[in-house]
Amino acid sequence: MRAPAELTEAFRGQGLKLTPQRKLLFRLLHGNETHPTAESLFTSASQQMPGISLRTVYQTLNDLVAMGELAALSFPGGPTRFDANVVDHHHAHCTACGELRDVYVDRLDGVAVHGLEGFHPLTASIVFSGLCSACAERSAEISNPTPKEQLP
Amino acid sequence: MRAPAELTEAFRGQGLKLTPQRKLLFRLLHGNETHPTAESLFTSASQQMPGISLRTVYQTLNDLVAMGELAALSFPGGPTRFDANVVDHHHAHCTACGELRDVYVDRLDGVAVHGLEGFHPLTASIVFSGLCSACAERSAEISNPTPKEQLP
DNA sequence: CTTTGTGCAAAGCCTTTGCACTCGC
DNA sequence: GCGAGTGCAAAGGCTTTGCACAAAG
Repeated sequence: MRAPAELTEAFRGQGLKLTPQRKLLFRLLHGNETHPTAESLFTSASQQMPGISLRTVYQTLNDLVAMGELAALSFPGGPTRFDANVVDHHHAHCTACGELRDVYVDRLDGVAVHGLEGFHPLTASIVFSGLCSACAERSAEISNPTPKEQLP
Repeated sequence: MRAPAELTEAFRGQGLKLTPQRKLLFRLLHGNETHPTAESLFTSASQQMPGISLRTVYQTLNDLVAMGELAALSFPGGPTRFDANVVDHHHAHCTACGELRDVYVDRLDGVAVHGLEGFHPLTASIVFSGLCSACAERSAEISNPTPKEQLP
């Protein structure tokens, strides 16, 4: 996502209006790597601007997605996550706590696929699913409890 | 997903019961490559077994997902798609009509990533987003109409 | 006979929408 | 002033859940 000042231009160019609510959301999203949900952005925004409505948050997010400034990511059983980083990158999703982090591909030498015949791909995205370090530790503890927790 | 007969065993092993409704769903899913939704499976099932309830469909699908016999895929703004193919493969998703097809990686060498430090990946999945052949043709027609459709 | 599955309907979560008022342009 | 944006609340898809009865093991 571009900086708030540039987005102002882009919005005006589309005939969209620039309101304090939208400017606030631009600021909350710019450089945000937490992959927030609409709800969590609403909570943050409400602290700085009590009275802002969830509708405004959804509408602004959808406008940004339509303009290609923001990416929407979806996982089974959870709300849509928004990603202000639209440069080429991928994700690692913790299936236990939902944490979502960015993964970058530095080098990719040779990939051969089949099944794409006739399809016109625009983007390719890789999602690693597994456990983040915190959740992996917690699950190791459950399967291998420390000695004093073990049964005799 | 394994064949209906094997699933019967697997279900019994987990203390789950084998009902005609579940057997029907096993048959509808086995070898199904259309990536159906819960709703579309409910529709198919209803034709062969009028009175089957949507609840039963959801419960059976969730049981299969929990047993690793079925995969759940999710895309922004649409219902969960189920995939009876759990061998290692990937997907191409048409953003216009929602078609989802399987893609297989035949060869992959020399991939280097960063951002995965400390993460414990279990699976990696690639999703190609773009237009299927039908939607690509339709969109080409709109931007480059055939001569007789052009304005003078 | 106990435990799980089923059908129905109601509730839940996430997201969108209708209406009237406000405000950027 | 016009049209888009906003707040509120209500409705909309998709999915889950409480209840009572039926059926599998």
